[in-house]
Amino acid sequence: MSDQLKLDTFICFAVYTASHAFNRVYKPLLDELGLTYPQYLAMVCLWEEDGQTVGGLGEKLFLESSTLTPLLKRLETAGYIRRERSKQDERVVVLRLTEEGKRLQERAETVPGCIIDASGHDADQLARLQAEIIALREALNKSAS
Amino acid sequence: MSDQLKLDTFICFAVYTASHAFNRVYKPLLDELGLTYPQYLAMVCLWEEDGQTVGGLGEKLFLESSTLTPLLKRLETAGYIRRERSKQDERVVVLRLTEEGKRLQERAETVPGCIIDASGHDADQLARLQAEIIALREALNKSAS
DNA sequence: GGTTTTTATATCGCACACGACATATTATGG
DNA sequence: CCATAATATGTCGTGTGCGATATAAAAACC
Repeated sequence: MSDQLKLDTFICFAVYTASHAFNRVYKPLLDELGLTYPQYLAMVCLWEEDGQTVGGLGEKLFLESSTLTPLLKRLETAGYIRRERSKQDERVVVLRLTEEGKRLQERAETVPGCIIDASGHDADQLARLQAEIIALREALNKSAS
Repeated sequence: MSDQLKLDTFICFAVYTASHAFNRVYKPLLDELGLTYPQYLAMVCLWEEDGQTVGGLGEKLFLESSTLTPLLKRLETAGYIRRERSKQDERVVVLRLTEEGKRLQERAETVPGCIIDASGHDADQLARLQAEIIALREALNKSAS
C-alpha cells in the first residue's frame, strides 16, 4: 500500500466534499428563490455591480463562457436579467438586472446568515479559514497556469 | 447594498473555486491515467480496500448511486474494475479491481506529491487546513441532515 | 484598405451531481 | 406464508463545468 494514496490525507477531497456540503445547505434556501447555487453566485455578482459583461462575470466567478452562457440564458428565461449586445462593441454581451432581479436581492438577504449558522463557526473563524482557502486556491491557479 | 451579499465574504465561494482549482491541477496528471477526478477518488478508495460495494463507496465519497453507477460503468468499460452482483445478497453490487486496475496504482503514486507541490504549502500546513475544512464539512452535513 | 490576428461569446460533446422515481431483492409482520 | 416494508442499485431529467471548436466583430499590420 502506498504511503500517499489514502483518501484521508487528501486536502482536495476535503475541499471537494465541503463544496458539496455547502450545496446541500444552500439548496432549500435557494429553491425558495428559484435559483441554483451557481446562478445565485452570478446574481450576487450582478447585485454588487449591474451591467457587467459575460467575460467580466467569468473572471470573478472563475468560469468559462461555455458554462456561463447557458446559465445566464436560464436567468434570462427566469426573468431576472437581460442579455444585451453592447452598442460600442458588438462582440460583448452586457448583463442587466430586471426589476424582478433587483427585487430578488431583498429576499436573498437572509441567506448568508443561514449559511453562517449552518457552518457552526463564528464570523472570525470563517474569515480566517476563508483567507487560507483563498491562498491555497491562488497557489493552485498559479501552478496550473 | 446589503452588508452580507458580497462574494468576497463568502467562504462557500472560496471552497467552490478552490475545488475547481484542484481540478485544473489534477487534469493533466489524471489524463495520463485515463481518469477523471471523481473516477480517481473511486480508484483510490478501491486501492485502499478492494471488494467494496456501491453503497460503501458512496458513503466514503459522499455520492449517490445515481452519480456512482454511471461513473463505475465507465471505470468498468476502461478495464479498471469489475461490477459483480453479490451471491449472498443479489441487491448488492461488489466492485473488484482488475489486474490493470491494480497496476494503475503504481502509476498513480506520483500524483499526490505533484498536488502537494502545486499547493505551495508544506505537509503540516495542509494537514492543519484539511482538518479545519473537514470540521466545516461535518458541521454543514449535520445541519443539512 | 484589405488581410491577418485577436477577442468575446456561443455551441457541442462528455462527465459529473443530485432529486425523483423505478426495479429487484431481502426482511418483516401478521 | 403471504403481503408489506425496507434496502440496494439503476434510470431519467436538469443543471453545471470544461475543452475544443465555431462565429462574428474589432484590432493590428502591412
